[in-house]
This record gives sequence, C-alpha cells and structure tokens, in this order.
Amino acid sequence: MISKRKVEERNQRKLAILEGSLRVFNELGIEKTTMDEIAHESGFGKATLYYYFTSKDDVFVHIMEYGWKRLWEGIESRVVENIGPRKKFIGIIRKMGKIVTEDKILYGFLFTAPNYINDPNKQPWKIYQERLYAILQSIIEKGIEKKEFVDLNPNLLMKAIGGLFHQLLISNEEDLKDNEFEDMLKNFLRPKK
Amino acid sequence: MISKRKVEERNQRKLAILEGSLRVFNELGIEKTTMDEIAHESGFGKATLYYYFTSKDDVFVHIMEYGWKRLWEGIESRVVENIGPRKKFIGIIRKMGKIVTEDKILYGFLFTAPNYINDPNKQPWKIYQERLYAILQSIIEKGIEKKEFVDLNPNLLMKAIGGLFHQLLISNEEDLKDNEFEDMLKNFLRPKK
DNA sequence: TTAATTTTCGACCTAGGAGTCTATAAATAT
DNA sequence: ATATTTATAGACTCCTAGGTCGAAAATTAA
Repeated sequence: MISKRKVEERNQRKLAILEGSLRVFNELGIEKTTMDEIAHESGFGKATLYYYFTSKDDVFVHIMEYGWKRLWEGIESRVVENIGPRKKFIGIIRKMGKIVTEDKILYGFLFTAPNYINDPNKQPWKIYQERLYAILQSIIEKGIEKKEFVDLNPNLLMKAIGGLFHQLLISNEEDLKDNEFEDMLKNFLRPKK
Repeated sequence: MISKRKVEERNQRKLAILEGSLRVFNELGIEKTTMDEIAHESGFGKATLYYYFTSKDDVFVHIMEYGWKRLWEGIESRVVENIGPRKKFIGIIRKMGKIVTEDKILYGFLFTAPNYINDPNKQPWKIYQERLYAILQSIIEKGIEKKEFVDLNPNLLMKAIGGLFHQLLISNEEDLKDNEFEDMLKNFLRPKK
C-alpha cells in the first residue's frame, strides 16, 4: 500500500511535467513541441514522461483539466452567494480575473488552444468549462430580468463579455490598472436610461 | 511573352489551391493538414502545389496576405471620408463586419492562426493589419477627444473592440440580427452622462 | 508537323518525432 | 542482506509528411 507521501511525490512529479510542458507549448505551440523538449524542460528522460502519462495528447488533456478545474473551484463559493445578479456577476468576474492574472501562461494557453483534441470523449475539462458558462449565462439572464443589466440578447452578451475577457485579461500584455476592466464592464452592462 | 489570359489562368489555379488549403486548414488546423490533403481538396497532384508555391508555409503566407489585403482595401474608401470620428468608426466597423461575414471561413482562420510563422521577415500581411489597427486607433482617439466615445484608455478600447469583434462576428456560429452587433458597439462606446 | 514550353503527378527520399525497449538505479519491503 | 517494486533514461524502431524526381501530357510557338 502506497503511502500518502509517495502519492504526493508522484503528483509533484506529474505537476513538474505539466508545468514544463506548458512552458514549451506556450512558447512553440503544441505541435512544434517535441517530447524531447518537454523532457528536457521538466528535467526527466523522455521515457519517464511515458511512465506518468500515456501520450503527448494525455499531457495536454491533463493541463486543460487542471486549469479549468482550478478556475471553477476558485469561483464556486461566489456562485452560491445570496446576492443580486449584478453584484454576483461582478464578484465572479473579479475573482476570475484574479485567478487568470495570477497564471497568465496557463490561462492564455487554455483559452487559445482548445481544438488540439476534437474527440468529445477525450475532453474531460469541458464539464468545468460548461458549468462556468452556464452559471454566468444564468446570472446574466436574471440581471436582464431585474433590469440590472442592459437589455440585450443574453447569449450575445455572454459572448461579448467572453471576447472582452479574453482580449483584455489574456491577450493583453500590459497589466490593467486596478478596476479598469471592471469599470469598462460595468459601463458596458449599464442599462439604458 | 505570356498573354494576359495565361496569367489570369495561372492566378485562378493559385487561388484554387489557396481556397482548397483554407478549407482543410480550417477543418483540421494547419499542422494536421498535409500537402496530400491540400492537393486532393484543390484537385491537383501534390507536386503541382510545389509548382505554384515554394512550400506549405508559402501557401499559408499567401492566404494571410490575400485576406488582410482584401479587408484593408474594402474599408480604404471609408477611411478618407470627411465625417466625424464616431460616424466614421461605425461605418468602417459596419463595412468590416460585412466583408468578414461574407467569408467567415477565411477571416475566422485569419484571426485565430497568426502564430504559425513567427519570422517577421516572412509576414507580408502585417502591413495591412497594422495599417488597419493604426487607423482604428486614431479614430478612437479623436472620438474620445471630441467626447463622442466613452472616456477610456484608447489602447484598451481598441483591444476591447477587437475582442467583441472577434467573439461576435467570427467565433459566433449563429448569424446576428441586423444591427445587433452595431447596437451593442454603440452601447459600449456610449459616453457616461 | 515539329520543337519548345508549361503543367501535371505518383513514386520516392529523407528527416524528424511519437512511442517503446531494455537495462539500470533508487527506493522500499521482507 | 536480499528481494521486490518503483522510477529512470538513451538508444532504437517505425511511421509520417514535407519536399523532390523524372517522365509524360498538354499547350503554345515556330
């Protein structure tokens, strides 16, 4: 029976491989990244990668799952708060912004490299992604209902915010001033008088 | 001396290859696309591709240049109109939306596959791209100056609009209703009272 | 009609990279 | 101390895909 310490060590090694992979994926792109380079970057032999993961694809899947799960778990407590939709929405976006900004490399990668694996049976991260989207959409709908948000197609609003989020917090190289993104979002969502 | 008709035929063949390539690039992604598949899709033998283009990368470069050039040339006449920044901006965005919606496959590809070639000396499409961005940014700055736009960092606004544009006109699978995007943009740009 | 040029393509070459092999080292259990 | 299990890695295999070869077909010029 394997000790807790041994399991923890094993997980640390897997994480080291994932982080090394991410650094090279991000620099070169997935396809231009070789297992040799991943091995070198993470400090293991190439065969060792296959000891912990079944394939290059498997490494990618683990990175995606790790990132989306962490994002979801980071905002989960905000989801259950019993407050108005606008406040809740801003709270979640604020929290997401924080998590994403803390690990821009991971989340930049997550948001721009989704089509590498197209097989729906091999996309375990989708469940967290879909939960997140569903929750945000639900809050937007309630916000429009209660006239706390501008009266636009909620589906469209969702996409618009996704576009803003991505372009300003992920792709943007310069750090935003405090609340800049949030202020823009608030103005954008402001109902018409 | 080659006749005009022969030159035109040659260009038509090159275009056929580019369109075939784009279809497969879009479906499979650049790296998963083989020259064999491009050949099959465009109705030529593989060696024929190399008769017209120097390499797979060359095909990609031609697609990028073709698309960005067309976009730039499509809005060029609006740039020189002697009207207010807000009107001009909306006019350009409207025109861009039209061009992009008419060839979603091409522009979807253009906006999501920029890092395939990183060598700055091999990115001829950048000149059109940069012209376009510079013009839009200049108009935004004038719009803020004249209080026709919300008073935010123009660089940020630029990025935000890029995010909206991408997410709503490119990534969005459902067609927008007439003016939906434009209305949202107007709302977004609305100065605070 | 013949020669020259342009266009075409399947077979082939070669380099590169995912994944495996097999032996060894390190860690743990007896 | 020995046996077992876990972890390690460079050499190697095998396959794929970019790109070329060399010949033939089609078109054009003389």
